[in-house]
Amino acid sequence: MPELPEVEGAARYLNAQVAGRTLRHLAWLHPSLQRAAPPAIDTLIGQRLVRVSRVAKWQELEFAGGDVLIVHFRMTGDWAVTTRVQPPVHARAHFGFSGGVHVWLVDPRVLARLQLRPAGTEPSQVRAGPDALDPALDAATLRPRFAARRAPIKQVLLDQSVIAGVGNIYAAEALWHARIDPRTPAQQLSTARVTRLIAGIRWTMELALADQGRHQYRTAMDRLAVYDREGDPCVRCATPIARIAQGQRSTYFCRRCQRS
DNA sequence: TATGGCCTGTGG
DNA sequence: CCACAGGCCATA
Repeated sequence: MPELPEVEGAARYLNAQVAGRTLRHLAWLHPSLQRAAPPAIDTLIGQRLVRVSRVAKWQELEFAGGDVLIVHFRMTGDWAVTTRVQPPVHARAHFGFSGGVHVWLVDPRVLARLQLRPAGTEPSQVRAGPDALDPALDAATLRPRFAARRAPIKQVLLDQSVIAGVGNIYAAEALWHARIDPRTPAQQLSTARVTRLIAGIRWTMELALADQGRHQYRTAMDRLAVYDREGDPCVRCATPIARIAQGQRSTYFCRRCQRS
């Protein structure tokens, strides 16, 4: 599920449901997480959760004692908040909070990662590029970051050190909006096209963010223009959507109205 | 740049 | 059975 909008939605959801409550119980429900999780995490028990925020595709759960639990959902992570003690399907970690509120890390593939940043520790230098939703992001910021990159723009967009938050689905969607061929070498993009690309990224992210009300969990796939739509007519020009592999990942695009 | 690994689930 | 999955890292 998680690219920037889903992670942002998850963080807001957790913040709204759980901030202000005190952590009472903590349990890993899968052996892989026991291996991957920090050993000193019991220090969090008894601490009040102050806030949940997003940094790139990470979430930071800040506790009153200054400890920060950092969570990355990877491919299939999500939060479920319940008042029942029954774990949902694929629950991999359990956080019991005051007031009988239970938070579950739900993650079928168990790829999510958690780490503890103890109080007083400096944030490790995340080599994340500018956030895709940063209002200050413009071509003057982004184009130089493309300058040395001969790789296709689609793959460069997935590099979190270039721009943070874009994933496989929204990279394709943004390029479709910007009418840019995903195979175009990143360094070839003019300032004008980078500006269009940023507009496409914003459009895509904002649309997905608007779906993040937690009535249904996930972003509505039927609102996507190209992703997973191989063979469907392009909604702009009716050309069948193509699917290619780039860097071992699927890219969907319109061969007619997306140009190099 | 490509490959494999992490893990499990789903759909053809 | 196989291919593939909204991420990312380590390795040749």
